[in-house]
Amino acid sequence: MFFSMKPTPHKPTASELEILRVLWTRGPSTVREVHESLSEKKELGYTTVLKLLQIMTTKGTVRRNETQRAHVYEACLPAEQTKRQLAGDMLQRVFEGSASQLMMHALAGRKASTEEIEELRHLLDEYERTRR
Amino acid sequence: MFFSMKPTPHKPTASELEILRVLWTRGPSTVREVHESLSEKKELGYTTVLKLLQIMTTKGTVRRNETQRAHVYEACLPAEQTKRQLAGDMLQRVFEGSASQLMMHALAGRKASTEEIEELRHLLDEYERTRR
DNA sequence: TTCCATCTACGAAGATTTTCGTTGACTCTA
DNA sequence: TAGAGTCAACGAAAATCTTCGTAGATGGAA
Repeated sequence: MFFSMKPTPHKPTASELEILRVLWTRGPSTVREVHESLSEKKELGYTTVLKLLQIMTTKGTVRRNETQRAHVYEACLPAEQTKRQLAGDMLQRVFEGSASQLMMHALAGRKASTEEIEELRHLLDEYERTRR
Repeated sequence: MFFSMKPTPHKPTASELEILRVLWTRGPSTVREVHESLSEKKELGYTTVLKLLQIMTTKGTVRRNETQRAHVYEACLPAEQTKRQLAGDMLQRVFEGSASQLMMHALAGRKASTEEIEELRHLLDEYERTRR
């Protein structure tokens, strides 16, 4: 019996993550669109973004539709999954798997609003309820 | 008026973090001690660890006591601070500052024990109480 | 004193990431 | 149909990270 080995999704680098975030919020986009979106935050050459997207394509992080002259890129994985991977990775690498440790340090030195605290409580209720 | 610009502490790389974790748990250690500790998990040359520690020294991540022939290294910052930095960094880069998002994704696809959920609740109480 | 084990320093190779210039193709328009 | 603008492809430089070999110094034992 053979199992189709699911290739571990590459952990995106810092720049790749920035691009992914654009794709997640904008949806499928051309290089130009991604570039313009990123340019609001920091200066970055057009071909830099192009190259990044090409690399991400070979890594399987994004896929592209080439039917138009300006190729349209989109993330292969849903934002949720990649975010979960990143959070889980840090959970292991830094906090030895302790979610409360992670939480504590994320909240430290930061004013979470009362609403956010409330939301976190709901989240815990929800989690506990759903879990079984 | 001059302000002493506190140099932003370097965000440790993956390997640097592994070394820091050893220093955090062992306390001040020689290269040999760090190397032996890391070797339990994965193969790694002695001089590799040495070099890493030397680099971390120039970066100001660790400092060393050279009074002994075998220099003794220790982390410059307390574990708490670096962990907070890492968690905060991810909070911004991945979750746009939303702690509940972070927690949700950290918990997803993972069985947190009932005790851990309890601990998280306490954490929130504590946080809310201390905050004002 | 001589030799062995241990230590630091240094250099450097290889891998990965980040950045961008140049080239050639395509498209629209005057 | 010629030129201006836009696009992907490619190569490559620069920066950073990871790894380790070698050389030379030092300390202790025989």
